[in-house]
Amino acid sequence: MTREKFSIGDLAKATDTKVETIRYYERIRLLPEPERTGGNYRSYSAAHLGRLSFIRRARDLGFSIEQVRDLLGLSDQRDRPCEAVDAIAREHLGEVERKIRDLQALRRELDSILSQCGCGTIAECRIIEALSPNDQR
Amino acid sequence: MTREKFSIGDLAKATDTKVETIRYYERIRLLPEPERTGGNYRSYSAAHLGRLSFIRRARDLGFSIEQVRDLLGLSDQRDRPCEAVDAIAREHLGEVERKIRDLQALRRELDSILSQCGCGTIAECRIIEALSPNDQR
DNA sequence: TATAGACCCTGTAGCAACTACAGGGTCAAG
DNA sequence: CTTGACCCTGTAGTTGCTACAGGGTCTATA
Repeated sequence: MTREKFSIGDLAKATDTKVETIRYYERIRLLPEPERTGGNYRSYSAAHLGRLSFIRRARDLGFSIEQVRDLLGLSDQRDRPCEAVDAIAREHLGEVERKIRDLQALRRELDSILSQCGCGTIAECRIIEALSPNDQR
Repeated sequence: MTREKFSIGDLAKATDTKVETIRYYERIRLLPEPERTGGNYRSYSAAHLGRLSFIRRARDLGFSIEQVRDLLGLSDQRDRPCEAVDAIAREHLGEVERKIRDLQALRRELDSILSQCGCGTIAECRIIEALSPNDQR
């Protein structure tokens, strides 16, 4: 039903993506090349819009470009089992959990360093001290 | 007491840093140029080692190169008040806390998407569905 | 009809913070 | 005297965009 055509600016607005980013996705073959108008403007179909929306959602969820590429490839093979999809999502979840743990450890360290700052001179600053190689009390 | 000289490889080992990274720090003027031996090898002092250790600890704590540059600049002015140091650390802590919150939100979303996977075919995969633009039930 | 302004095009370079070569030189041990 | 470990410079690659420069196209209005 939707045989509408969209300019690159239309797609950008609809998916909250910069025009340059859309061209970048085309260059790295994540988004297929659209047709061109007489004036050499890109002319996108509703399918392109759908694919770009998919890409942006996956990116917002933190999937890497290569993961998105895999997910897109899989989403086209509708009769295959979806274990591969599950695996990619689980792998990504694992990465996210690892990052959260790392950042929480970091926060604890920064908290403890900051809590010791008596705000005197730099010579007696516990933050600088905490970063310095040798204990120089 | 320590008038020892170190090769770039010694520094790399002592601070768990790649040799290329040390040269990179020199190129961006984070680490001062060392003297050279007759054979044009870099020859570092204990002060260099201390400075590199400082850089690596700050980097491990997630400070950006520019923040490290600022911290290094401040750590040399030992008689000035350490409020500026405190501010950099607090700013960084804020960034870390924001990242933790973002990642936790992400984890919740991924969790909920993954929990819905019945592992049938891709056509009925809830993960792909969650990424797709239009509800296609 | 001229022209202003919004949009589009290609191509290249920049960002952070390294990392990985290629193509050489130096140095100590055997 | 040769092998191998180390060092040198310089450049290009990584990820995922973003920002130009220097042009072309299209539409609306004066």
